[in-house]
Order: sequence, then C-alpha cells, then structure tokens
Amino acid sequence: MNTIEKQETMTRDYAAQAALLKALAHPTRLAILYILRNGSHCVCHIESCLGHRQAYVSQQLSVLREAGLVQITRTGWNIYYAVSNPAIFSVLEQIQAITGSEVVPTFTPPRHCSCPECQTTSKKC
Amino acid sequence: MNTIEKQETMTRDYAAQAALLKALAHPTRLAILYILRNGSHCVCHIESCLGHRQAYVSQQLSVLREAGLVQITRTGWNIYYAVSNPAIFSVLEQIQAITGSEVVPTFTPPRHCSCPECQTTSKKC
DNA sequence: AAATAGTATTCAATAATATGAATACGATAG
DNA sequence: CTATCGTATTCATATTATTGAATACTATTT
Repeated sequence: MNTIEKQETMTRDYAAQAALLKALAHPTRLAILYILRNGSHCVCHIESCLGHRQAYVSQQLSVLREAGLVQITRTGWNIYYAVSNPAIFSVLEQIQAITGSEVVPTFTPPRHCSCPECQTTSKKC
Repeated sequence: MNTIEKQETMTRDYAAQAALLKALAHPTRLAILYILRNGSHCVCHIESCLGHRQAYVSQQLSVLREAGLVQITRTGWNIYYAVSNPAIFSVLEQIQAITGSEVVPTFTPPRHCSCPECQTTSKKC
C-alpha cells in the first residue's frame, strides 16, 4: 500500500532550521552580519571593511539573502543591505558566548570606500 | 618585512563560531540534540527514535562529539550521550522561533530499543 | 545613446560533506 | 579465551560548498 501514513514522528522542521544554520555557518558571512549589526551598509562598505573583493562579498551576500537573513534597499548606485530579523543577533551572541570568542568590537575605518555613507558619516566597521 | 602586523581587524573568532554552527546545521543532528534535551540517552535509544541505522546515528554523534556539543558516559554495554552545554538549547529555541517551525513535542515511543533505559523507564523520544 | 559606477551572476576547479556498506573495536558474559 | 552486544570507524562515492576569474547587469550621468 502506498498510503502516505506519515507516522507523525517529526513535527519540527529540522530541514528549515538546518538551512538557516548553514547560511550562518561561514566566517565571512558571520563577519558581514556583525558589520550589519549597527544598521544597513552598502556593498562597497562591507567590501572595504572586510578587505575582500567585490564579487566575493556579493556571493556571500547572496547566500545570506537567499536564506532570508538580509534585505536590500536601492539608493542610486548603491545597494544597501540590512539584517531582516534582528533576532539572529541574539543567536550570534549566544554562539559567541559558547565558543568563548572575544566580543571586543575592534572598529577599523574602511580603506577605500567612496560611498555616500562613508563620506558623510564616520561609520566604522 | 615579514613582521606579523596583524592589523587588528578581526578580533572575534569567526572560524570557531562557524565550526560550531556547521555542526548544528544538519537535520539529523538537530533531531538528536532535541532527543537529548531531556537528559542523556544511549545510542540504541536515539537510533530507534530516529528510525535510522546504528552506523548512521553513530556518524552524526561523532560530528556532535568533535564539535564539543555532546559528551559520553559508558555504562556496561551502553554508551550514553548527553549535551555538554545546555546553552545550545537556547540557540536552538531561537532558531526555531526565527524559522517559525512548530514546537509541538510529538513524543513517539521507540520501536525496538532493548537498552536498560527503555526497559525500566518509559522515556519517550 | 554611450560611458561609468556599483553590484550580481556565471563558470570552473578544488575541497568538503553526506551517507550507505562493510568492518573493526571494546566491554561483558559464559 | 571466545562469543556476543553495543558502538565506532573506515571506505567509497555522490552531492554540495568554496572561491577566484571573468563577465553581465542596472541605474545614473553626460
């Protein structure tokens, strides 16, 4: 019999949870999220903060985007990324606590970011 | 000059955090952790709860073990696994909340578990 | 329309992960 | 010491992730 007798064993959607965790499980993507913790930033800003090339940053951003972790806003030439749900920051904080990694927020100014944001404000990374 | 002028840019250990998240980012491993949320269980119990074969469960357990997420206790023939740091449960709860997955704890009795635990107590999955 | 700035995508090579199958290991009972 | 039970590891292969390089796309300015 091919009846779909789903046995009602796993009600939690572990696949969805695993997918979200997988999107988080990458050093560069974590770094990006930490940059976005103080508001939205354009790609060039993230790029200069991380010292990675544009295409690479864009690739990682697309992973975060597909996971629904970040959202986009266009303003002229620049595209600004922001965290969709601030709740992930509590997750990151707990992960940080569990791994015992330092929380010291070392702000370093961007190197060659010429976006309006970096010109007008003196936002750090 | 080969001086190690580390530029002091990334103080947080994103690699360590990503490693922990990576260990969590798997449906079966999440299921195992949820089984362990009410105390320690032997491999055969987890096996019967999940309906997966022993070798597979053991493989996933070894990943959790290497990530430091679970600990072992031997008692006669059985090896009992327990979560090392209950703090991950708060992480899992938040992930659950963010993904919006159901929290309904569907307890189903194990099928063919003959371990002392399952004989004496009536613990569910 | 053409040039340009900022960003995204595609391609390709390599590395890592997932997982079934078989087998090995360690503790205990006889 | 041997057999057995519960568990772990090794092996092989299919799938997926990572990331550099090149290129394409979109909005804006001229």
